Amino acid sequence: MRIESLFDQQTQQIKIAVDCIIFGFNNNRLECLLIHRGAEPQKGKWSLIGGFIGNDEDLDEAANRVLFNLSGLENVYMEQVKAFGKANRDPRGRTISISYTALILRSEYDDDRIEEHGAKWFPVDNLPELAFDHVSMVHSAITRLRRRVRNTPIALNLLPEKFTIPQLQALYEGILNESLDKRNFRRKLNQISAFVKLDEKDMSASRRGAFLYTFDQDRYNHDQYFNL
Amino acid sequence: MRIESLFDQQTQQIKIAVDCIIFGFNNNRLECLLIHRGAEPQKGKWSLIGGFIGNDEDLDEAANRVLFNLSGLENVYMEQVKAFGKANRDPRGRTISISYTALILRSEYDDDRIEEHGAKWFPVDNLPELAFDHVSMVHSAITRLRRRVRNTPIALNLLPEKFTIPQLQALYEGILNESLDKRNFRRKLNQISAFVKLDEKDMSASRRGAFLYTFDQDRYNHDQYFNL
DNA sequence: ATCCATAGGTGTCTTCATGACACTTATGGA
DNA sequence: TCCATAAGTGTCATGAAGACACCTATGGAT
Repeated sequence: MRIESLFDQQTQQIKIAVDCIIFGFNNNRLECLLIHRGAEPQKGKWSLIGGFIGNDEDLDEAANRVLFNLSGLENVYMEQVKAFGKANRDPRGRTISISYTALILRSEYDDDRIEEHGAKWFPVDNLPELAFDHVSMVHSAITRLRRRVRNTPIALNLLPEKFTIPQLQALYEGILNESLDKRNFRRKLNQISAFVKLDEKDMSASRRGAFLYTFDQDRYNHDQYFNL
Repeated sequence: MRIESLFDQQTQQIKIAVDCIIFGFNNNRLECLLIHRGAEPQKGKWSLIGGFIGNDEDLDEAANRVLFNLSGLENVYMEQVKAFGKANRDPRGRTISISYTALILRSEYDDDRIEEHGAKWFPVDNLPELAFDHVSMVHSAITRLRRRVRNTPIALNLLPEKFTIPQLQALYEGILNESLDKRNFRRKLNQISAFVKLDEKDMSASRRGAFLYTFDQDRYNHDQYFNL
């Protein structure tokens, strides 16, 4: 008996969606973008930005399109997290959803457009009630982000091109939800060749000003060492 | 415009499947179970064990069922790896596949039943030509396994209840594809409280015999420290 | 009874990464 | 000129990890 014969195209009635866990950094806190559900089911709760997949669309494409429809942002950094497929996870009908993490730069974000869609930013440690199994989606995304942030430069997607060390440290503290020693943080950072110090200072956060840095992707490609 | 309105149940024509990357340990090598494709497309190539998902079936259930149908094994350790969803990955039609890693104990395996299904074990560093995108599936599964094996006790699913330290070390060497120093390996192992030494020896591999150990899941739950 | 072949088992040293810790410096505004 | 404030700097102690060589227990051969 061939396994394939058990199911054919007619019998399978499962919809496939993507859901995006969109992270941003603001006020020294990691935040997550959610939309308010105006319709049943779960009316009044909040949910992730998501949508169904097109028939001829790659999974990654679908995630980018869904995000673009909401935010107008393109070329956003996205990573697949995992598939959620409990049979009863969505009361409207059988749906399997693939979750994606998106990291976006708040300052490039069109906040008005967000409002139009009924979306809102929430600090990740103070989320409202979420629909369906979206809490587990957010949790697995945060866990993955925390794990990867120590060994890969992904967190830099949450900062502008030029940034200061105190900014970067605050970002890491926000993501990891713990405070870091600034001398140790700088020591590690100096061991990563891809960080290049500029001759420019950011004077917005202190009288003394802090030197700006940038992350050189080429250097990173040559020397993948990254440990913060 | 609501995103949901773009697609309804009628328009989406995507099948969803699971594919299992089944690992076993034999002859001091990590091996992977594959089936020979007797039919087009890709006739003659080898492929992973897979099947479509039932309408009322959890994703994890589907993976277990597919594995059971082939091997007769139940209660196998399985972990989701990721979803593969390129639009053109399967020439027969649009299919999204969720890959699962399964770790099984070769000695409990019914080898005759495997043969009936045209399945065969291959060392992971010497795989035959694989159908579709199954090579990437295998690679991502191996990468994940190598990462997780250092910090979690998953590899123990590949060994019997009672095992010797040399066996465990050979397993790690096989998975990681590098040789380890046995003194360093034992030192680390002794720091993990969940390993308990038995008063029994396995005499099958040497004249002197090697002490048997077992992994105490309760102890591990109390003290999650694991580092090999 | 002795010898031998073989895999099992054991400690030390060096190096390096990490965490803990306190003071000086540059600057703008009062 | 002073002050408030965030930026920036170095050392020490601890512990993990890698490199490294010899003794031991046993079964089988003689």
